[in-house]
Amino acid sequence: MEDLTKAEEKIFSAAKEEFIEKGFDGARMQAIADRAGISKAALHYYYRSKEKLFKKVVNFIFNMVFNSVKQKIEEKLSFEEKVHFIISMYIDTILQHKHMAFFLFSELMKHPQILDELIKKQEKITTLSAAYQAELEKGKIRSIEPRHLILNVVSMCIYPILGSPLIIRILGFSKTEYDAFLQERKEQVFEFVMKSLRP
Amino acid sequence: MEDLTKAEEKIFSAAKEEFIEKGFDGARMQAIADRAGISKAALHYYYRSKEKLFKKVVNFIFNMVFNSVKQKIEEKLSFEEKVHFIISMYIDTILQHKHMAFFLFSELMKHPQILDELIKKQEKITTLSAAYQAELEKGKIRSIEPRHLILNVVSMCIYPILGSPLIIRILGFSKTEYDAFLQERKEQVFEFVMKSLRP
DNA sequence: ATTTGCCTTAACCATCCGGTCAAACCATGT
DNA sequence: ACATGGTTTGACCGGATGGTTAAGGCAAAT
Repeated sequence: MEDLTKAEEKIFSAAKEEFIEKGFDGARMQAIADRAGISKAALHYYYRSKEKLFKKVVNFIFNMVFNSVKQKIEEKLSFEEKVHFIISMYIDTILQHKHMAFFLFSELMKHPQILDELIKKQEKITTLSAAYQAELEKGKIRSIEPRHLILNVVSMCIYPILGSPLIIRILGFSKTEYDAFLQERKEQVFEFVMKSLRP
Repeated sequence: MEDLTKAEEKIFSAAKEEFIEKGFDGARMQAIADRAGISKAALHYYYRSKEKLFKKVVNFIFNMVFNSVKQKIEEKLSFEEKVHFIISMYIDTILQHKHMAFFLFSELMKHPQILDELIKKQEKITTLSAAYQAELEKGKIRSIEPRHLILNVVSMCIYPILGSPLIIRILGFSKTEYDAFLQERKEQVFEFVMKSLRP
């Protein structure tokens, strides 16, 4: 992101809050202006329309979330360590940006075209599936279709966090209990995956 | 649901479509009236307000989805068969009611209070975790915290479907490819779970 | 034929919302 | 002191939106 003046900064952060809380349809330009402590006219002076402001916010949040997730996985790590690293990182990152992650998921579902503009490449899979291949040939793990493996891991990390408000109510957790439960999951999911991959 | 006149039926089904496509904020009463082929005033005559109509729709869809998911698991099935049954049923049901499931997820996230009115009980867990206990004592599977097991299974079934528009784009599937992939998952997830549960 | 009660509609209302504009504000350079 | 140009604002606009109302239509009951 280019450098922003203080006014632009305040507006942008106000817009992030409003859009994350209310979504595109629910967000109000006046509410964004109020949060930023300026007039609605000034808001339009900086960001000409709701759509443009929204797209900038989505773009920013998308990059923020995906950059934190896409940290380099060090080459020297073993396959097992890589799996463990990916799981921990996914859970920590998504937990940290919970609201943003849900906002992204929700809005991108409604307007999937936005994704097309944002997605360039995604090498994460190859980096893991290469390590998987090597491990497989050493006979240390069983054979499995890599895309299913990836989707299994990602699902077990993301869904319990994305759907937490629902899951909490359905399984009868308290919020603090569920936070602890999600921390446990870092080890639990790792164990679940590695146990499944035994030859 | 009580019996509805033909007019009410048409209106209700029009409302379902509109709300599912646009969500509460995006839905328009006029659009619902148009779909149903009546005037906006007639619409308000039957369902007094947008909120009331919305809640009835949510309630209906919630029951429809959860009732199909909550089919009885026959007692005589073995633990393995039960796991397989749950996975297949989850994937089939959610796949069948894809749009409704996403609508529910999305709207319930924004207004979790609605859930409180809808949730009475949820015995699904006990029915499976009892079978799990028995199997564990026979030494046929390893020990695992049942809530993690359940959440793992549910996540691997739900997330790949809920997030399909995103996943398709990120993993570079076509829609038909992805449909086949999701069918494969019924066996893949089952195998993944059972392999993990080996002692 | 008239009443009764359900249904439908066109017209209308108040409010809200995104966006515009002309005027004012203010710091800087001359 | 004055002009310049970026910044800020209150007032306003057009259109959309949820909701209301008064009047009428229509079919069955009287």
